[in-house]
Amino acid sequence: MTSASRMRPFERSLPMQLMLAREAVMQRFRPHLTARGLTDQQWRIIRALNEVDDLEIADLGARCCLHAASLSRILPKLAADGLISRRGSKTDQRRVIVSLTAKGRRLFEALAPQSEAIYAALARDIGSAKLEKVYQLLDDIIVSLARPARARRNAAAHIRIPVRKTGP
Amino acid sequence: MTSASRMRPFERSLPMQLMLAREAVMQRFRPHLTARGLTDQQWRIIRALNEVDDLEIADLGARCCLHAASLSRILPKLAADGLISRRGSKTDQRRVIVSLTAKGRRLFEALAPQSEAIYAALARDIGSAKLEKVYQLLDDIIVSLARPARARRNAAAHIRIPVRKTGP
DNA sequence: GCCCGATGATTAACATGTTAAGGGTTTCAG
DNA sequence: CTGAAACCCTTAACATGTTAATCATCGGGC
Repeated sequence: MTSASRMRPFERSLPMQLMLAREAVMQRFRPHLTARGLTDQQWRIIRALNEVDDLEIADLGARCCLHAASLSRILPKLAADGLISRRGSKTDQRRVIVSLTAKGRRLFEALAPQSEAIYAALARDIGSAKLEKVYQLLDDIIVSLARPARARRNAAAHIRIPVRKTGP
Repeated sequence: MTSASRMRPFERSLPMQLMLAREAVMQRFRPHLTARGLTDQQWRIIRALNEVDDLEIADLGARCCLHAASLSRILPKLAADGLISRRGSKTDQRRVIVSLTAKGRRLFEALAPQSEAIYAALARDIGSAKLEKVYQLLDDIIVSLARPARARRNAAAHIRIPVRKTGP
């Protein structure tokens, strides 16, 4: 039996641990992003767009885990910086399609090697075996909690947790 | 091995996984907090204060992982709601000491059982073995990344990540 | 005692998270 | 065809995260 069965001392709360772990990871990446004037979210958007030609807002939000409301504020800024371009869909005027500009792709190309280097150092510090275990466990948690057995009331309201969408 | 040299598929990025896992967990707790008009952070503050008689701002921030700047906005609201009380230290006029009021303790007592029940259901859905593994791995990651290999002097702190800036 | 750097907290400015409401399109039943 | 519903995105309002600047206080050296 571990301390988990006693009164949890609050510092060991799962959300807090996940937050601290994420912060510990992001502290490795953030300096290089801020040096380029990018926030975490902006970098997620750029990474997501770099993998494809273009994306609708909803798909982009699903891929980089950002609300459409947040994207509505972030994308105009990225467009003003010339990193992305926005255009309307020809078949459905409601939809907005965004894509990286040449400048945006150059920014990605400039940052990607650093990002990979940081990730490599991080994998070295953590250990690849542990790292792989973490990935599996987190995946497992996300799936386990997204579908709590047979409790499927109309909780499908807002945030959807994209579990491995259409494999590319 | 895997494709460490290529850009990772991005959906499996560690920060994103940690974020999704945390969101999946918080979605279990959040409805009960919002029903009481509390945010995640406000609940963390109440939980932290409930474990002690009182705390200085800095210590409170360390315990519930909130910046002093954030606390400076949240604490006045909680005080206005009558959940906490604030007073100055007699020995050091710079310090502010906060504590739960009776109303604040009652709110904690009202929410704690629900919180424990949700956690129990969550532990059941995840499985206690996996849950314990996650705790250990996250602890490990936090420690591993906080001290990148060759630890810089000072290791007095136990598991806290006290510093976030790299220096100007 | 006095200056001055260090410290604890607050404030401001900007960026995002979250929810609700709004506006323009599309879709579909009738 | 038409009007209501559904849909996609945007905007607004509020709360927090983050950084830098500010203010008041404390501490020590002189």
